[in-house]
Amino acid sequence: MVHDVAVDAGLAGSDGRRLRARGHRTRARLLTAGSAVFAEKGLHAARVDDIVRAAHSSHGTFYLYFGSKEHLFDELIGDVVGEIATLVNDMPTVSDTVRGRAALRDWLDRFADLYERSGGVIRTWTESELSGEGAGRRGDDALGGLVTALMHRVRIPKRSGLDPAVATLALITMCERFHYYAATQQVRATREEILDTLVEIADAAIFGH
Amino acid sequence: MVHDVAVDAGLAGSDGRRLRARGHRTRARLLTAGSAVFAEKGLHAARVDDIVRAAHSSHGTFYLYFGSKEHLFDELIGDVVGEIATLVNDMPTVSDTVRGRAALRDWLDRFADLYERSGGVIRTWTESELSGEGAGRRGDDALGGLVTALMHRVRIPKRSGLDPAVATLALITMCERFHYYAATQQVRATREEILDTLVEIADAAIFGH
Amino acid sequence: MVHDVAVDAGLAGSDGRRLRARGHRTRARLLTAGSAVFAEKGLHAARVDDIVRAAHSSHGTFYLYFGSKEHLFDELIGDVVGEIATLVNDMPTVSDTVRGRAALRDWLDRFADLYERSGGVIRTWTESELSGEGAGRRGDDALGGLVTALMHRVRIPKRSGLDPAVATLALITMCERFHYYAATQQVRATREEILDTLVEIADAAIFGH
Amino acid sequence: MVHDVAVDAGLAGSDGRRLRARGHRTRARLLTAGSAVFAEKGLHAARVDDIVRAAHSSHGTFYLYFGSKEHLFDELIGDVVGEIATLVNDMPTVSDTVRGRAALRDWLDRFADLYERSGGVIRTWTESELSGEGAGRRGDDALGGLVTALMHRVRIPKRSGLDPAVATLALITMCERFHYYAATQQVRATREEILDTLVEIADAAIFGH
DNA sequence: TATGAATGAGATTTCATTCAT
DNA sequence: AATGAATGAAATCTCATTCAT
Repeated sequence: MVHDVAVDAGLAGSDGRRLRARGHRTRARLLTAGSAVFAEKGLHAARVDDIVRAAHSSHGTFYLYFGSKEHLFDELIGDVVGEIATLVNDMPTVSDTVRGRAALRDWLDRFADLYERSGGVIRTWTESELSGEGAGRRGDDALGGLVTALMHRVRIPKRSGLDPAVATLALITMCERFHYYAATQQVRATREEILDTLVEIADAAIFGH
Repeated sequence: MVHDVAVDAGLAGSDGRRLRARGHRTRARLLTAGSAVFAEKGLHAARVDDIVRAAHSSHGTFYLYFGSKEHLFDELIGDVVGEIATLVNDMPTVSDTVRGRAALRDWLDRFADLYERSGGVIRTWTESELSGEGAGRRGDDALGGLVTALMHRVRIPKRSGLDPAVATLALITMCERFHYYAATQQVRATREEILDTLVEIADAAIFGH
Repeated sequence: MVHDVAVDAGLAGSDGRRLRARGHRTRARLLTAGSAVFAEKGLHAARVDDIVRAAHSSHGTFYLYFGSKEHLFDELIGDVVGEIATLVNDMPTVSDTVRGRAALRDWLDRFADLYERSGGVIRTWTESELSGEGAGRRGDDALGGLVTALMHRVRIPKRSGLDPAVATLALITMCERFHYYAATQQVRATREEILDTLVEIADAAIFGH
Repeated sequence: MVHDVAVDAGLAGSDGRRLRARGHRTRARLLTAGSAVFAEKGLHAARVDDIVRAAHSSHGTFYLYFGSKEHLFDELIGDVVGEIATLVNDMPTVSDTVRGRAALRDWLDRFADLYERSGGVIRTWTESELSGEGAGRRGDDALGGLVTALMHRVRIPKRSGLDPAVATLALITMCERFHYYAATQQVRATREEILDTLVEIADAAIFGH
């Protein structure tokens, strides 16, 4: 009796049917290809044709797994949102100690990892928020959650005129955009340089060093 | 040759002049409408039809004044780039004094003005950089110029591991994104709160207060 | 001042804008072509391409006036439904006299006219009822109205087991199908022969002559 | 040569026979499913996917038994045509007696049975005649045969202007459409009511009662 | 014998741009 | 100077049929 491990993997096609091993591979190939094409061209300029060519597949097959370009994109976003949620969950309490700074640096390192892996999708997503359609909404929620979580973990000293929420957003924002410019080659900096700068600035901004 | 003022609009004269004035008004209306539509939908999702409807004009008229959708966009970008250039030119030397801080705050205020007026175009432009098409290039140049100018004017104290260019970029970036989130209503903050926070953080980051 | 009579004709394109004379002509051409193509091939087999070719137009133009093939079809149905309603309204009271028979014959003549003009659409519509989608519903209403109106106007003598509603439907049905077979050339009969037979049968069935 | 019963299903043997039996069952399931789907959606709108899903089978299996969607349909039609032929053969000579009326009623009862069983296919077939494709032709032949057979068996009294062929067609037509409206629920009537009405009308029309 | 995966031809639909008035 | 109409290239999407297991 053959034991086909792939039969019960759980993922489904666009019409909800179960997939076998080969189907899962094709589906994954399309997701990977979509990620790359979106990163390169953005949501609107990306053509289904680009994606299927990159995945060595066909139009018919694409619509076997995804109802539309936007559906595939939604799924990519969903994955990233999940990863961000995990990251937020793992955010350390940043205190004004050597250990606190080290924890912050480690966390920023993981943020950098995430950005390296999924930066393309994140940038496309940021872009797509402009048109204010479906996908964008989940983005805002994820961002809101990030800010809230950070606010609770980073103890910003009460100083005149510095609203904790606003200051936190400023820091995250700097962090995200920073990686953005690095990823799009608009600024040349090594991972080490980026982390050093971010920790230093955050440290100075928060604790006034 | 009959001088038909209604057809031969290029000639001077009181009637001809009125028509030329009408042309300018139409053109301006299209630019304004384009700015609004691009801000709302982004470069790709914006339809020529949206623009002409917003301008209470027509397709035919649109192509009377602009060679293409991108041409209109380019012109909008051009204006913004000019304004940014002026702003950079007026960047004060930021020193660690009360007067220095006040100058920085004034300058950030003008930046906020610009963003309020042209934020839509700036955001669209940022987006369009992704697809790496014509328009985006001018954007990079403007950004590069901004960074360079700032670097020469902000005296960042030499401290371990803090590359002046990188740190400056981080600050500008924070500044831009900050206004971005405010403009897209993702964070609610008054102009005063934003300025206070930015000055405070920049001050702390640069001078370690 | 030019008096452009066509400007205010009232009909609109698919996005609701007013049309000028030329637009109306194109729209009408598409409707006529659609009517012919549907009659020949049926709703599903008819291609938008067939319609625009028959109308000497283009795909783009088609979608300028109709949101989809089904929208155009709906409009055709709407017209026919209107004509049927008028016909039903004009149905004479059929009594067992020479005058009553003559009135019935006249009315059946008008029915024949309508079928000659719009038989293609009616047949396609009958077909499309199978799939039970949007358009079909209006059809049932029109049919129901026809039956009701006739029932009130044809005085079927109360005889054992002859439900007036059922008998009326049987007669209409015969009438419609009859023209159907004549129109699709499955039976060769002149207009006169058809009318004679229908009047005779109806007469016999209703009054027992 | 190895005799592998599981693969070489064409050979006889207990195992091979079981497999053959399975094949027949699958084929029958597809025919039943096809009949249901065609009845619901019509020939063009019916998807192979709908049929195989209804039959709890697969695309691959479908094409194992039928060369195309149309082939399956043809086979369904063929069965119905056979049944109609039998029915026509059994058509009694209708005379103006109690016995003649009873025979007509019995025959109409069998027609009703047939329509109940195969009405879906008959309606789809009627529809498909519109597009004038292969399958439709057989339909016309069957209809023609039906009319001819009836004409020879029903003695329509010669009265002025009533062509026997035309009158017969009118009656059959009424009969078919009648069941059609009943089957598609457009008119609510019991089997008894339908038969009573049809016999009564036919009787009146033919013999002038 | 059975199946899910894959395909591609062909259908629909969109929209920047040109045309005729 | 202005406009609505028209266009067609290019995009999205569907589905009957074939393929590989």
